[in-house]
Amino acid sequence: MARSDTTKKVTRIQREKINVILEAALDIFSNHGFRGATIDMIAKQANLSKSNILYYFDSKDDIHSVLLSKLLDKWLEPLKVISATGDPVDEICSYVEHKLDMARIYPRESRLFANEILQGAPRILKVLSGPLKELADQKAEIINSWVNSGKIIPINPYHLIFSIWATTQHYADIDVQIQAVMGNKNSDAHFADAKSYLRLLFTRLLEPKVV
Amino acid sequence: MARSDTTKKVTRIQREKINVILEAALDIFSNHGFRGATIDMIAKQANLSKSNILYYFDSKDDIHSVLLSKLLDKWLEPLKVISATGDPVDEICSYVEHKLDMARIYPRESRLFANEILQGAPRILKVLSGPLKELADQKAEIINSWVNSGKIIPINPYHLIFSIWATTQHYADIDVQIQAVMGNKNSDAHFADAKSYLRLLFTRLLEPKVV
DNA sequence: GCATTAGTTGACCAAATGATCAAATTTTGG
DNA sequence: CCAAAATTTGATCATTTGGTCAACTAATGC
Repeated sequence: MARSDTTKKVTRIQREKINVILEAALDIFSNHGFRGATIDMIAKQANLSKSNILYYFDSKDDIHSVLLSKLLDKWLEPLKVISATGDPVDEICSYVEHKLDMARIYPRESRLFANEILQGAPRILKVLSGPLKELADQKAEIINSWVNSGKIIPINPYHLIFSIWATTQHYADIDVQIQAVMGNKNSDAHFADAKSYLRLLFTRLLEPKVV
Repeated sequence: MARSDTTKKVTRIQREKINVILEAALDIFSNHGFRGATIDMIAKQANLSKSNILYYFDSKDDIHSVLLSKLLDKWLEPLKVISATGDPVDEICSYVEHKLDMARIYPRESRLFANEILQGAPRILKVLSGPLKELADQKAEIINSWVNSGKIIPINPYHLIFSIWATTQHYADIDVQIQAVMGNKNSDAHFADAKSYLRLLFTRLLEPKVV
């Protein structure tokens, strides 16, 4: 970032404008992808001049990087919450619910993430194979311990995690597809339906006994 | 398309070059998205000059459109196969398997589709809300009839279809993420694991009795 | 109130990119 | 073999776009 990168103090205007720019950029990047977005589009969305944008950020890449790094923390958080001491099915289901909520509340972040992944994750590969992998490994171990104690059926924990990511992100990423196929029912209703569907899906998958 | 659009006969060279171009374009578009792809990149991949590409196609848009329309037929096909007369769980599971195979065999097409959907499906919205919706409605009716006759548990058929799309496409779209988290196990092995995991997932979901 | 710092802007630049075109070359059919 | 048709290409163009810069304005702190 151009301003506020070192130890210099951040003014009120800097704080405000940077937020406005990031907000606008999130709109644009999430809807058009990195290459499809232009600084002019972001400027228009933010009601600022292009030059002004480039006063606060060094480059288009810079804006995108800041958005991604802010996103990653938020994105990894729900997985962290899974605890070995809780009831397995409850833990998984509340993770699913948490993830689905994020898709509903943060669709732009979700699409930003999906776009990045689709392009081969050039900018966040390190995080994926570093912190995310560690976290996934750690949670996989917990899931395995549940399997071993017979609390849930035998299952590949990584594929379980993948299927949770896939199903929950789906609702944010491809809203168009859902609207096209299911009609223009209000979006919240879709999410409510999705929530109960997914709870059923993962409960029936995991429960050792009939549900 | 520039050539071969009306009733004029298609020469051997046209047939060959058009194929070469489409093949190269699929590589480029699927990896970079529409905006991220350039005609020069396609030309280089195809070992042709940019001008030559534009001799066979009117524009970059033109190439993309042709790819998308070729893709859509292929993409809708597996869903068509679901038959009301078969065993419900078998029918669904073989649909899942078919879809997963497509993600494995046609990852480029899969990413092309995902990219288009992520951008809001500007070029294929008509197909989504037309033929795809009709097909989905038709299959939803079959699933509902299975529910009503007690052959599978009560379930929202659209969400079932979505979760199949989501889980199977996942493996093609975000190969990077999977490689990052699961390590560099050979890709076919991942797909084999995925296949048995998904069969378990949807069997346990649907079966009225314990599995 | 005034000097210094921060913020804003429009003009401008260079590179990338989609597309055109006329000239040159190759292929085809008789 | 040759004329017509098809193909190929390099030069060129207009537009878009990321980014710079110097001039100008507004805010801040003493």
